[in-house]
Amino acid sequence: HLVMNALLNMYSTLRSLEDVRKIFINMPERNIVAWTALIDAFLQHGCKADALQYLRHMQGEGVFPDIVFLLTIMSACSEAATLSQGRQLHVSILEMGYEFDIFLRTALVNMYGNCGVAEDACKVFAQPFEQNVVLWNSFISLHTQLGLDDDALQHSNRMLLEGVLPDRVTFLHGLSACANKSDIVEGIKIHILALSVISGLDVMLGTSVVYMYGKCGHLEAAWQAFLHLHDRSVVSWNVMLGVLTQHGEFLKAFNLFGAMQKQGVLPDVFTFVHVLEACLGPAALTEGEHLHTYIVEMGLESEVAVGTALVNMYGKCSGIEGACRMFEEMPKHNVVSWNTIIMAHVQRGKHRDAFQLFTEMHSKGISPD
RNA sequence: UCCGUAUCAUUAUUCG
Repeated sequence: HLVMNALLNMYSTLRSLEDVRKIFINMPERNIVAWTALIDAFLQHGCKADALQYLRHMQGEGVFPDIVFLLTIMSACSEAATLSQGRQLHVSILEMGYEFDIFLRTALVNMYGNCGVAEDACKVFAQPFEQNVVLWNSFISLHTQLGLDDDALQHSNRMLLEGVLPDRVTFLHGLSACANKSDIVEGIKIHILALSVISGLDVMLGTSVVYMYGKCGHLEAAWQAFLHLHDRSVVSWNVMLGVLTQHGEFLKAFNLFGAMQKQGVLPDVFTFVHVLEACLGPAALTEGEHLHTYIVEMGLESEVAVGTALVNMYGKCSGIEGACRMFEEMPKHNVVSWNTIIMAHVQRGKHRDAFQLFTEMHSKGISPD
């Protein structure tokens, strides 16, 4: 069993889901660890529906869950449609007497938060059991996700008052709350506190600092923070690019894009969206077309956000025909890409075409927002 | 009783 389970786990990170399933099916006896590994493999690949299917399968075979299994499957319940499953898991937890387990309580807070029932998440959090920084972090992020940035900051302060030491994740949430509400005063406080608590900010934290200063409108501070980063991930570059374009520094954005490539950092979806945003008008058409080829070479042209940014770019640089051609080339659409092409027509006074596109969107089963 | 466990930074559309 041990060997088979270990094998299963290895394959789940290295090989395809098909291989994992084959190994699982060929196992002579499947214990709870094997089931956990199988479901975890599907979750790693983002197949939450399949994971929940296997949960039913397992229940059908009379295998009983344990703590680790419950933790694993709980992350499959992350949207409103899965709330009832999540509640059932909560019942199982209570039945098995696991309600004091802090890992499970953290998972429950996340599950209820992601399913859109913050009230229930708060109830779990408020239980007078053991608390630690991870549980607090989950509770805090529940609020930032809902845009309740003031509450998030208040709760972090309450956590400090209760003597729980913040960690890097606490600071990540704090900085992002400050970024969202453009609170530079609180942001600087958190930046300084992080520097004193954590020896050497890691890439994520450093990047969050850049983001916070940028969102608060402090371009120079963001730039300095970016320059002082010891390591830069692709996200770090993307954040700085976004800050520059948001401040209208399009030339600097292009230069940074060049510097990024010189460093050998591979651009991703976010990178292209930002750089395309820097293509302001007809003068940037050549640059935009160049980016388009690059995007195709990297196989990113099927990403909706990239396609939408391209539609926008062609609209600004070459006119409505180019935008329409790009829109039609896109394999997938969502409400934002439709909005983009509709507004491109409205802004040029082509109201009839805009309305026709609107009804076309409706006929494709996409509801307006 | 050995294998599996919780929180984690950046995107696109609007004289909105």
